[in-house]
Amino acid sequence: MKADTQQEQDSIRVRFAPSPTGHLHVGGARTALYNWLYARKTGGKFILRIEDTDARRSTRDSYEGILRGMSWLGLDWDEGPDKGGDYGPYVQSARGVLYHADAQKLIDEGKAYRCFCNPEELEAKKEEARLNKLDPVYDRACRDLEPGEIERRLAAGEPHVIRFRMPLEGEVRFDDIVRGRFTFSNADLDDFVLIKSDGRPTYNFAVVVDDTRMRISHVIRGDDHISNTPRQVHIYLALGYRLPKFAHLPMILGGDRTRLSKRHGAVSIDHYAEKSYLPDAMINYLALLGWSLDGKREFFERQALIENFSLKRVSKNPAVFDNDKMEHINAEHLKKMPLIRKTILAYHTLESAGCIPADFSVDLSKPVDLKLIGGTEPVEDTAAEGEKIFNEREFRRLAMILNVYGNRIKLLKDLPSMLRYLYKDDFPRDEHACHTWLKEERARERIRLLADGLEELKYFDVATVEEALRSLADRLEIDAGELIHPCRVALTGQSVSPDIFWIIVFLGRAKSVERLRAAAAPRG
RNA sequence: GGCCCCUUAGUCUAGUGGUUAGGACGCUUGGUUCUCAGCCAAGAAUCAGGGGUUCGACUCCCCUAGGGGCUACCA
Repeated sequence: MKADTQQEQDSIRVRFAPSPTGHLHVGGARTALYNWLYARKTGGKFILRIEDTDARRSTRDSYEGILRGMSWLGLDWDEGPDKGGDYGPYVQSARGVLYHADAQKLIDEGKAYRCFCNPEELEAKKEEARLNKLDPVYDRACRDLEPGEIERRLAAGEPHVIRFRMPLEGEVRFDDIVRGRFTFSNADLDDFVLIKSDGRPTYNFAVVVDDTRMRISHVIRGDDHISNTPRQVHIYLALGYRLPKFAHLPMILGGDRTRLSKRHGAVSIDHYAEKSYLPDAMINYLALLGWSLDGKREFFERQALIENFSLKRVSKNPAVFDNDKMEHINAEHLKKMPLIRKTILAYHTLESAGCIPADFSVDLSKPVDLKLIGGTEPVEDTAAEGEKIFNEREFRRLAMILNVYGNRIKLLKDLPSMLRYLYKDDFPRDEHACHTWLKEERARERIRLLADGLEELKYFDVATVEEALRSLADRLEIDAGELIHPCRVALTGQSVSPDIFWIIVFLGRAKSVERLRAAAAPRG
């Protein structure tokens, strides 16, 4: 109860035990994360176990999807179905003998019994009970069958389940790290099923057998399992097994405060991966859903999360998943990401969208030279005819572009459409913006003058370009904005962009002049 | 219906008997500026309700209400 001894520290073993009946969703990921954080923090082991006792709903796709999701989040496990370990197998469908051995033990000791009632009858009875406003619980019809009758029906091959013989009186209690002590009255518990008629264990039974055999020290799971825990405690006790420590996590809800589900839209981790959220940001946000360090600090790198996580600071209240906050955390992580790393990620994104020119291929298997990105010196005119573009130079150009774009980038996925005009001529154009800024002949005339001015510049760096544009505006006796806005539309097709002088330099002299002239061409 | 859990702004939370109830997202306003984003500054907004206990309750107890979970041969 007090501080764990060193020996106990060493034997901390936690697990994430999803059932492969769907994608890894936000709630499951959060549960996995807390288990993982606890293991990594304490130096314990994190085990992945697949609970596929529901043969009908379990699929291979789900199994793979869950592993993929975990890997994307960077939640690595020490033992699991694909890795093995000393306490396998790690898939429940392969552990049948273990469940049967313990079930038989309970039957032998009179703590469980075979029940031959068929599901239809039971359902009918329950329905009737409901109509009479009685508790729709199993009526324990088979609790005290004569041994002879059991033998006979068994021999006849009658399908049956094995049920737990719940004590009629008394109570169970257990402690929860986040909730404190629970006491449940046995009278409120029924003779629940341990082994189904298809021979597979039910969740409540399998989880006890497995957590015990896998030496799980802390059961960290969603609080939708609180009501199941007294049943499980009964099984632990009946089998003479030692109780693990429990920590029940608050649920994650949707905007309508009901349990998060597909109805609420984006609940699959895959969705966030596809949308190019950063795994570290996802983990950071998920950690905040039900846990806080001091209510002030919210940005955590992965390692900081591990160092600061504590089950004792897990909240009791359910939390509503807030996409705005998720996006904000993602933006924070993007903001703090080293430029080189961001550039590499951006490169991949642009490449798969077909934006990057074919001859741009930085060898990312080798460390990238920091000097490539350092400094703010101007990028030379890269569009010179027939000039070979060196990889490193393009890489640096991309890095500088990202640097200038700064916080405007919310998701890497937005990059291709955002930056297309820098790589291709068929970039999207905002009709309304073109109309607003390039409709008047007078405006186009100014743009032509700007093009002329740029063409004559001796140097083509940001300062020189800016100076040229501003002095032209002075000569024309107009605000610089009168030049800048139409120029922006002409070069990027949009009415918003980062610093226009940088854009001009990134595009290069030839391309800039070409686009300005095209946009300013006199109209019939 | 029964059992169990939860309740601080729209959302995530800090808070453990005495605080101007703190932070964050979002929102509003102003500043910076070539637009946008950002950044800076300011602002609106909260202890579900009712009883107790106490000199004093957001903090402790009870009730009510609301929400959630379990009540499966789902997990």
